[in-house]
Amino acid sequence: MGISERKTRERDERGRRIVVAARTIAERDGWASVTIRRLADEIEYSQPVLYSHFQNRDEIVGAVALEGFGELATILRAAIRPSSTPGESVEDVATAYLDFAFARPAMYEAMFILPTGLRFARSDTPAQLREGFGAMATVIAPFAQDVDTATETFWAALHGLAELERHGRIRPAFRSQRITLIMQMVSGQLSQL
Amino acid sequence: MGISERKTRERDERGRRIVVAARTIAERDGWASVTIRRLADEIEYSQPVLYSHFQNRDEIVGAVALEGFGELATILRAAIRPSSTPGESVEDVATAYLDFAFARPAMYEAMFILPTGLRFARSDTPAQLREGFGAMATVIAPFAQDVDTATETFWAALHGLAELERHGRIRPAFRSQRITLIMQMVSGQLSQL
DNA sequence: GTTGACAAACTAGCAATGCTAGAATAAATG
DNA sequence: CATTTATTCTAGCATTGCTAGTTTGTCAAC
Repeated sequence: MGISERKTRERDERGRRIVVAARTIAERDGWASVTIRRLADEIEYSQPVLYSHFQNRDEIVGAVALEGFGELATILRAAIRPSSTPGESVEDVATAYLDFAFARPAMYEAMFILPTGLRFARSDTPAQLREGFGAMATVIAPFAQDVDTATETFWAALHGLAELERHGRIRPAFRSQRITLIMQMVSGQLSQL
Repeated sequence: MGISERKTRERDERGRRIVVAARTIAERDGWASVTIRRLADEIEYSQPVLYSHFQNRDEIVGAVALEGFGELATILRAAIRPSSTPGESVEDVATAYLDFAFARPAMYEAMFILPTGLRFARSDTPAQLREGFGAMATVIAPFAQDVDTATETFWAALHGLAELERHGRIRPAFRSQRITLIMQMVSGQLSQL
């Protein structure tokens, strides 16, 4: 009987619509506007229905964030061109990372700022959460002995650049200079800026 | 007549008590527990009184954050010992910065994550907001052509390390190795880790 | 077909939040 | 003492996340 299959399919579809609505509203009006009531309105069901899909609001943010990690990983991988030198690749990945952060501030917020209930560095950690790290590790590897630690540090630098600029604490006009600095630092040359 | 002086003095004192209470509660129970009602309870006045001191809750967070910037600046300056080499100074400041972030997570959150209404890079920017940057610039200067940009990048790296570790996305056990990496990067040597 | 069990969805409401209008009180002024 | 002005409070609004309890729909057993 395909009835129960249809039902779970429809149910999954409804879950998807919740996540899509959350993302859409967040990107247009900010996460503060993503309320359970508004999401319920959007999917045309009552509020308690949302709690049969997600334990709480944070889990909805987490579902959006998970999408974001997948997309970021794809973008970072696409930024690595085989024809580039190792140094250029570092710069390209760094630029792609920051472009992502500034083009999708709400998504970046979900991924790195808001509580999401996502579990990192665990056995049940979803693949999306590891892939972005993997892409960064790929371009860092040629310059590092301890690739994991070096990638963590590279990632931290990018995250810090994104956050400080997003909060208006460093000068937007000097973004590319800062990326150059990071690239030169990673590739072990003295800053010539 | 010293009466009005006494009144403004008492009023300022009450304002101070609000900020102290906010900080105390935040450090003990987190910022979510810092509610207007709880603060009103703490200072033994009704809620509307708080709004004669601060426009809204964010401004209270901002007042605590401002204290934090002052203290961070002091700590960073104290970390610079005249007897150290330039490279050691970079490492010492980096370590002091991260120690601050992890020892006072609520304070760090107020300074860098929560909305505060604080204005950076403006003519009316309070001195506290500039001093921490100044301390970092001091130790970066020997290694940089463009000191401001290099300091921004250094700061971003530290901020990213603090945030990613605070959120459990990088391994706490490798903190000192990451600091070493940053120090070596700033001082322009190849990573030997 | 009717009935009864089960699942799905809804209505209504709780407790908490930031914030504010308007009343009450205290203090200063004539 | 009367009046105006400044303080402070009471009470309440609108919004939030979340949930208890009820209604509605579905489907199998008789």
